Amino acid sequence: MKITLPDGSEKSFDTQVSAAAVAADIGAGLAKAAIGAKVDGELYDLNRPLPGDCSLAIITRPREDKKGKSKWPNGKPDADALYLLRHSCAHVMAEAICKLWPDTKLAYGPPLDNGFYYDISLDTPISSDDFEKIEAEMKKIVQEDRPFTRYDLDPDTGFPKLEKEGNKYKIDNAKRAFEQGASDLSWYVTGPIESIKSNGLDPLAKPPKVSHFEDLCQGPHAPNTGTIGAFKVMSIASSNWHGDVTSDRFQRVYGTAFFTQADLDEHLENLEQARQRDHRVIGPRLGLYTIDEQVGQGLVLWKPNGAVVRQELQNFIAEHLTRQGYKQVFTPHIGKLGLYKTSGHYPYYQESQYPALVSREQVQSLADEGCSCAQLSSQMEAGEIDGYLLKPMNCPHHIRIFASDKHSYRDLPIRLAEFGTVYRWEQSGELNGMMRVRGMTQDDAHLFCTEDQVADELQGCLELVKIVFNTLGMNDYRVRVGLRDPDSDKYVGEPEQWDKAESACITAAKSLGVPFSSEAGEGAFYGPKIDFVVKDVIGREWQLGTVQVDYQLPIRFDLSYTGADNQPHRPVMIHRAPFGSMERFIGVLIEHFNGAFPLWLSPQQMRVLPISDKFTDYAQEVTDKLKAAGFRVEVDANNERLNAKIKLAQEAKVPYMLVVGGKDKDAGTVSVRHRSEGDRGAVPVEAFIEAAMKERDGRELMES
RNA sequence: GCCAGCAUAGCUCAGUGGUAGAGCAGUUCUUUCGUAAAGAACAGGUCGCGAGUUCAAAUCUCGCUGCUGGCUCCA
Repeated sequence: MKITLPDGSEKSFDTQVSAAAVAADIGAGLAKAAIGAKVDGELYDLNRPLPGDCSLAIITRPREDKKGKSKWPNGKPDADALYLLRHSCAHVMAEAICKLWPDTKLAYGPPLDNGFYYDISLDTPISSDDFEKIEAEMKKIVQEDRPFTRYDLDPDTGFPKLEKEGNKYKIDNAKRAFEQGASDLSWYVTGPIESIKSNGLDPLAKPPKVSHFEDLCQGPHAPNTGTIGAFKVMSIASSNWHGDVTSDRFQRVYGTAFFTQADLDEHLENLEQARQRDHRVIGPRLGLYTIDEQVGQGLVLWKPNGAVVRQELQNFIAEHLTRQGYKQVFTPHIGKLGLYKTSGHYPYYQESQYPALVSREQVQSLADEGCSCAQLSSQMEAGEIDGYLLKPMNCPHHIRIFASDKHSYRDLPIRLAEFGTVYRWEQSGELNGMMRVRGMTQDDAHLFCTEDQVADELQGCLELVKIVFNTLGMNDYRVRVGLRDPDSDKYVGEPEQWDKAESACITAAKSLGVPFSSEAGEGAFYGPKIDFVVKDVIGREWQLGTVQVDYQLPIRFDLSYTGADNQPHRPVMIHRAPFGSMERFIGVLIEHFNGAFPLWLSPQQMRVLPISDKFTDYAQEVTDKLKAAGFRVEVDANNERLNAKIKLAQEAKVPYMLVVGGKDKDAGTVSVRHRSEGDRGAVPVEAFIEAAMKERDGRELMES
């Protein structure tokens, strides 16, 4: 067989060899460090025979630096090496759990970007108190440094073995593997293959009792349990078979693994730091928002400081909307049920809406008729009762504004914008600080245009996103273009329209100059869309904005404009909320800036700190001048030492601290301290104001 | 909604069945201070809510509410 190595060189072998043999042939050092292989782009066990002529890259364990941290060849962790390690650790954890709770049924245990999990089913639920016990068992297995040994069985032998073991999840996994083109079933034994061979390799034989663990698994794995340098059982959650809530429920046990203890420690330290950066920690601490049990779950109360950030951001966005020819509208928070029946949102999304508000007269007449709660509920379900809905989206209201006038093709596009507040009944377990709420204000707009205008309008939407993201220094976002699934018939509209709209979306996405993915089947049923996705501090992805092309609602509401031919034509709608909601966007922003907003967004932009109360008069004089220049500024006249005032201002992330004492009073200066640069020395008041105004009005980013 | 965990002063937390604790914040007084916490005194709690067990419950049991992690969902 002919093996091509990553550097392009080739090696030939007379017999079928494994990656281990190739590594040994290259050098003893490599052989020692090798833990797996990548064969034609596919991960392989180190000792698994190579399939034939192929390209081969040896995956090695990292070296260690002086502090015991992994030292990776190209500076960043090798995802493949960690994959092998974590996948293997999932098996070790599964073995430990099976030993502690013999009735455990294993379902599925894959590696993740930052660890692994195993879905298990057992009678006695595991709790976090059990983690230590599990880790102790895992430690033993790792210390025994047992090999991971793969063996394959053909389906005729493999399926009876699985049937005998009686784990329906593994049988299901095996079936799926075959559907995906597997030719054999593979098991991984955490131990020498002799533990099987001693039974004459009879897969139906009872497995030996000593240190034997095997798991149906496609692999691959690290060569030995000892490869796992450090691990930790992290958390436990509930999950369902194939993510189907109506199907069997599992306990999902999360863990993580690293090559060294120092790596694990660093990871845990990073997690702790991320927690400190969480908007749910910083937000309340900085007085930005609160959520109150008496008001309701998922209902954000914007406190004065948060309101400033939001207002500034809205002003900024509104400024650009005006520039782009948007017209501002305002619409009420409720609308009649019929509106949402026309739009199709009710009753299809009934479960994610607040229940309808039914008129007093109607409730009374129903009561007079002796209507029971059950009847009321079923009439509501059937849509026989009229009422009002807290609006779950703004589009129907905007559509009715469009429909209130007759439009010529010359008027198009019409762009209606509103910071519109909508309400959605999200499941309680999904609520999350400002990121996932039940009442939110979208930076919403609806564009009504001709089909030919769609491409330009999409460009315009993305232009706005680009401006705002650049101004805020947010470069770390992902763009997802959702297209139709060619094999599905759930989509409405003509294929030609779709082709045009899809290519317009892709062209628009390209113009952003950031990575984007086109995902078939991710489009809305009424049209393709462009979504913006960012990660929070703990790595969770949140969709911010979306831009959607819609052919459906104009039909449902029978919208039209008069064309050059004097005939009615159907407009195309574009829904766009490029930042999603103010709640989520500012939640993301809090974490992005770690609470230290740029000057223009800071709730308090400056704080004047007199060094003693002898200088409060001068401090007030300075403050008045700053206020006259439009700054949000306060004097800290408390009876405290300067150091204490500075500490408080730093903690409040106030951009500028202006220290004033005798020297400043005499010279007409302020001693400027920048929250991240520290002491900048004395500056004449007017000069400081001028520079700060430039920084504020230019919406400059303070920290690079 | 589901599984596990958590809930003690405004905040961070200690308190394993026997008189509710600390630090910070707050109030008052002293101090008048030049770049990340001056000192002292005072005040502050129905231990999330409701039942139960017990001579006795912050502590044990059950239910509820809220929060955290994950699952599912996100028009």
